[in-house]
Amino acid sequence: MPDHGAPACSLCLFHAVCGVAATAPTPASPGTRLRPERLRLRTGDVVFRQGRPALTVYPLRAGSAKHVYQSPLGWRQVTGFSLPGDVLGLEPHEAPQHGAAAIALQDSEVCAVPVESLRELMVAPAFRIAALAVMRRNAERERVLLVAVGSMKAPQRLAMLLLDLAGEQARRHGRQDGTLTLAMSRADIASLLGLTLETVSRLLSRFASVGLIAVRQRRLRIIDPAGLASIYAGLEGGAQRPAREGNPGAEFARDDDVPEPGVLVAAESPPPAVRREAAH
Amino acid sequence: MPDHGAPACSLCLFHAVCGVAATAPTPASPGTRLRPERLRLRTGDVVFRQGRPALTVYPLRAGSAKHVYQSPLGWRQVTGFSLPGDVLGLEPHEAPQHGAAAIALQDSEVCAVPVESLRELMVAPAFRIAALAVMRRNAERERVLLVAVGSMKAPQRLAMLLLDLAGEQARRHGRQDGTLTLAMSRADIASLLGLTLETVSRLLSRFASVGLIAVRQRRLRIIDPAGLASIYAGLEGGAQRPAREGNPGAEFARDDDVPEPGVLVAAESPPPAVRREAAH
DNA sequence: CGGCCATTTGATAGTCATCAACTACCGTGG
DNA sequence: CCACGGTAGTTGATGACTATCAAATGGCCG
Repeated sequence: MPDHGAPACSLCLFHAVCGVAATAPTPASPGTRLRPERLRLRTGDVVFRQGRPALTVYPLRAGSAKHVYQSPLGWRQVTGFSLPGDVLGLEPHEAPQHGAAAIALQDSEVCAVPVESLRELMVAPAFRIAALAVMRRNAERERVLLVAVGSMKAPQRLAMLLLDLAGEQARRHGRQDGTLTLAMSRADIASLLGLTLETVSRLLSRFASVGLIAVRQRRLRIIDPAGLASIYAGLEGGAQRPAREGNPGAEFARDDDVPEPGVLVAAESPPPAVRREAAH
Repeated sequence: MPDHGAPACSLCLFHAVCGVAATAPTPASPGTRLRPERLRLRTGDVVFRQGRPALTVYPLRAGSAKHVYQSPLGWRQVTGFSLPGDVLGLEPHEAPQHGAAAIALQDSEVCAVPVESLRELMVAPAFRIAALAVMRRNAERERVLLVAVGSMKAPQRLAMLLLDLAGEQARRHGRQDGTLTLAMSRADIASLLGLTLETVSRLLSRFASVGLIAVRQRRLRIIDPAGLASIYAGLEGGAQRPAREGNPGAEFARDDDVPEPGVLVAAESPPPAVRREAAH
C-alpha cells in the first residue's frame, strides 16, 4: 500500500488505485492508476453547486467541507460535513447532477477525479463494493439525521453531533483525547441539526458548565463522552424515550430487528427498551 | 404496452417487462419476462423488516404502505408512504439488507420479484435508467423531508404532505378533485413530519375551519390547493422565509442554482427571494 | 350492543425561536 | 504595535409554537 502525502489518503476510497504516491510514480501498474489533479481551496470556496453536472469527484485530502442542500422551494439546509478521506461529489444512483453543493469550511485541499475514471473503476468488483459501501454509509447518515431532527430534543442532537465528530476524528488520527476543532460555524451546526445558532451556542455553554465538554470558540474538548452518550440516548433530564411508532395493525413476529449500528455514533447505550407493538 | 390488471401497473417500474398481462401470456417475448408471484397483505402486515436480507422487491399493485426506519439507538420514524405503482424494498446502492421496514397501511396487494430478476433487468440500459431514476426520486424525497422537518413549521409540513398526497393521487388516477383517503393514521403522519398526533389533528381541524380542506376521519378533500401551497411556502401567518445558510466565506458566482423542482410538491410559488450570500 | 381504538379537543407547560445587546476574535491598515 | 471594523459567538428577555397530559367523542369490529 502506498502511503501518500496526506495521512487522510490512507482512508480514501481511491487509495488503492491512486498513483499520487509521495514516493515513486509506481512504474508498471496493472489496473487503472489515477494521477488526480490537486486543488487548493480557501474558506468558503464552492467545490461544486447543486444541480450542476457531476463531472468530477473530489476526494478531500485536507481540511473540511459542508454539504448544503436547497429544496425546490428555496430552503437551504446543511446536510452534512466532510472530513479528510471523504469523497465530495460522489453522487448516488449515478445522478448526473450534484444533489447538493459542497463548500469548504476552511482552507482545504482536494483531488479531482473525473467521473469517467470513476466509472472505469466501478467495473472492478472490489472498488465497486467499496464505493457502494461509502454511498450506503452516507445515506444511513442522512437517515439518522432525519430521525434526530424529527424526534429528538436539541441537547440530544447536539450530543450526537459532538460524539460523531469525535468518532470521525478518532477514526482518522488516532487521537483518543476528545480534542477537536470545529471547522464549522454555529450557524452551520444549527442548520444541520434543525436548530438556531443561539440554541447551539447556549447548549454548548450548558454542556460546558456541567463539565461534559470544554469549549472556547471553535476549540472543543470532550471531557465526559459517557455523559454525552447518555444525553444522546435521552436518559438525561426529561426521560426521553424512543417514540413508539403508532401503527395501527399487527405485526407478525415480535422480535425486534437490530439494525447494524456503527453509523453516526455507535449505539453504546442499549435502546431504552419500550418497544411494544400492538398485538393482533 | 400491455395493460395489466391493476391500473397502477401502468406506472410500475416493471411494467414494460412484466408478463402478468391480464390478456394473453405474451407468447414469444424477446427480453426477460416476469411472471411475478402475487401476495395479498392485510392491514399492518410487515412486508419486510429492516436489516433483513433484501431478496425480493415488491411492486405495490394496490393499497398502500409505510416505511419505518429504526435508528441504531432504537428511535423509529416513518420515512415515507408508498402508493400503487411504487416498488417496496428497492434498495439503493445494492444494499444487501433492507434499510427500513415496510408495513401495509391497509389491505394491499404486491408482486414479488426476486432480486436476481432485478439484477438481470438492470443490465438493460433502459430499465437501469428507470430504476436509478426511481431511486433518485426516493432519495430526493427524503431530503425534502429532512429540510421540512428541520426548518419548517408544523403547518407548512402538513400542507406539504397534503399537497404531495394529492399530487400522487392525481398522478395515478386522473382525479383532479382533491379527494383522497388517508390510509395512514394521524400517528403515522406525525411521525413522518416530526410532530405529535395531537398537533396533526389540531392542524387538520384548523385547516378545515379556514376552509382549506374538508376532513372527516380519514376522508379528506382539498378545497383550496393554492391556499395550502401558500402555507407550504410559508407565506401565511408568521412570514416565514427560507433560512439563510450562515456560511462564513465567500462564494464565487452569485447566481443561484435553481434545483430541478418536481419532487414532493412542485415549486409553484417562487422561492421568497432573500437569497444573499456574504461577499468576500 | 359493548369494548376498543382512533381521533378530537382542552388546559398547561416546556422547549426553543426570536429579538436584542454585548463581548470576543481576527485581520487590516495606520 | 495598536486602533478599528466587522463577523462570530455569547447571553438575556420574551413569547410563539408544540409537546404533554387529560378527557371526551366517535367509529368500527366482533
